[in-house]
Amino acid sequence: MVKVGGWGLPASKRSEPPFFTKNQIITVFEQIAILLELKGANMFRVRAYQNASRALSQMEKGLFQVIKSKELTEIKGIGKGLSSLISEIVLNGDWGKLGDLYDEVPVGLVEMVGIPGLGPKRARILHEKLDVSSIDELRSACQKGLVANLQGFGSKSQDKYLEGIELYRRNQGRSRLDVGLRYGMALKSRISEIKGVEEVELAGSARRRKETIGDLDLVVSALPHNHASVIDSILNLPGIADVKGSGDSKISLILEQSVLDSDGVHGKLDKALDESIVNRSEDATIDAQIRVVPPETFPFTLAYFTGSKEHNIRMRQQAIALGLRLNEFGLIPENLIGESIGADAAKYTLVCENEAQIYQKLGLQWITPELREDNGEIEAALDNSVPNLVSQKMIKGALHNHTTASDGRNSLEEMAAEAIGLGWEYLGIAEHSPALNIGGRSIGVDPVAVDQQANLIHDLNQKFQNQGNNFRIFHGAECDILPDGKLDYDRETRAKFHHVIGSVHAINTWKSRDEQVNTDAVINAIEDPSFTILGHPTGRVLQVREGFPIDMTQVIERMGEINREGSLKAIEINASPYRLDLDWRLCRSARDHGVPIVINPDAHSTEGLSDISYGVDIARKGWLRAGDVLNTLPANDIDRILAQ
DNA sequence: GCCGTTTTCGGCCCGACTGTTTTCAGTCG
Repeated sequence: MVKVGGWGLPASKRSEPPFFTKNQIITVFEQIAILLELKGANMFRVRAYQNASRALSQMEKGLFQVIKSKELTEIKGIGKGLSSLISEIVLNGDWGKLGDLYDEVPVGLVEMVGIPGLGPKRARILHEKLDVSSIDELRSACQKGLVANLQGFGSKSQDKYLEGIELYRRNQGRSRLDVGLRYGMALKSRISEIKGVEEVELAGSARRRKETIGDLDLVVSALPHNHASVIDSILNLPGIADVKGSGDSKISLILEQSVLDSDGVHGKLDKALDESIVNRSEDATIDAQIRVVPPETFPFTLAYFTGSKEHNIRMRQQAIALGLRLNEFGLIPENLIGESIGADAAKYTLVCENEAQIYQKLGLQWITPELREDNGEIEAALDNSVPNLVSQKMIKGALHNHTTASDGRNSLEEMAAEAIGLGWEYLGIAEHSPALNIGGRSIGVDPVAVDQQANLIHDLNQKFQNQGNNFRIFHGAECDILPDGKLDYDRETRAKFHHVIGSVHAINTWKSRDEQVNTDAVINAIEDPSFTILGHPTGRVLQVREGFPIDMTQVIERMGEINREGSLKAIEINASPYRLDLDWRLCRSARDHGVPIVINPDAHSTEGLSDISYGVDIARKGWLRAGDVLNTLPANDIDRILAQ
């Protein structure tokens, strides 16, 4: 779904190049593609803007630098035309004719294509024939029966649009990974109990563990003579708000919250997650696509609907190069396929019992779903160099967690017990520092309470040792990086901690400032000898706010420099599912610059410790191996490193 | 609009489902 907030060309805040950033151009190109579609432009031209936008977002180098060194056209997807346009935008602040497009297409049309079943072509016809330019006007036209009378439309279309407008209101767009997974696992569990179902797997962006999930994809394996009854059973599951479509092999559903109402399926409830689901409006929905296929087709369909789209395109191109055709039904030699298409052609497919065999037959190493974004994984798989990625069982502890001493909900003892239960060797406590105010009240720990907590931790560690338990607690602080780049607490207090996690919290101050001012302030904080880990580095909160302006490249480069001089400056993947920063690109950048990464749950409760799994998923998306992640090290090593 | 190259222009991933029309275009993923 398209968000129309922030629609339009941005204005530059700068008086010299670069006038616009890579991200601004990425956003505008996505919007241009939509506008061109609504204008009825050539679809391949539309795709060119989409491709260019994606190419820019996958580019690791700085855009300004690439333009200056005239390397722009070397990027696949950016040719002569778009490269000169991009240069003009960045160097002269001139968007060329793109502004006209925004003027020509009413923004209401952009919203209209968010209605299920209504795309750009028909939105355009409605605009031209009925002068409909917004969702409200469309509703009114439908209610008057005007739409049904149009050539090519009918009463079913009209009814579908009215229903779609209501569903559009209920659809809250993308869901956070944790929320989406919860719906997905609930649906998977219900489907797995249906008689005749051999196997069911979550696919799509949930399986790829994207930070947010648009809709759910599930693939179901059943013997052909059971398909009809399985589909019928799925359609009759509780928790379905609407059936958007259903055929012999494919069902499109809209799920409502009540799909989660089942007993004991999901194990222990995470309180924070429950609250975030409650925060969705009561009639919020999430879409689900389900495919039912015979067992021999299952691996192909699973791979196909796990995507991503970009990964699939590369896979099919790889198949074509080998004289094969890859689709959701099989991997079929071009010379056997003849006139047959789709499911019919599947009888000629090479047999693959699982996804790995599909990749193998394409001359590729198996690629774990988290990497399937066409970010270089195909090249690595061809080369047999897909790395052995970090996994949750490699994690031996975490360093950023809170207790009731600041704003956590559980005591130190309870948090430690939970960590031991997870099989960890250590738990790092890092309470807030006094500068952090929420609602006018400091929730940080004053220096006296720091000493008290130190004593408590010392006693607990002594107790673990006496019990012959190697588990230990590290006493750290989540110390505010103040707007001037100094760290909260005085030097003497900071010296008492095993580790100091520096975090930016006064977000409004930082958001309104210049990028370089923020960057310099964070670098200044990092250079303090007591500083060990940069906490939630980008400051973003998923679906709530973007991070503050900062050039993380400079920050990471500086951290790498300091590390080469023998210090430890690490950077955190904040695993809390409402943050999940760094993204994969920053993970790679940190790794490449010799900056260790710590996956921290930032737990505020015992349940929150399990959030580390989301951080591990992000680390995997960033191609991190065990050696890149600090908290895969055993407790003794962490102790030694922090003591340096 | 990009790409590749047979360097001047054709092809650009592919299939299910729906509704309207009666053979196909639009939408979606």
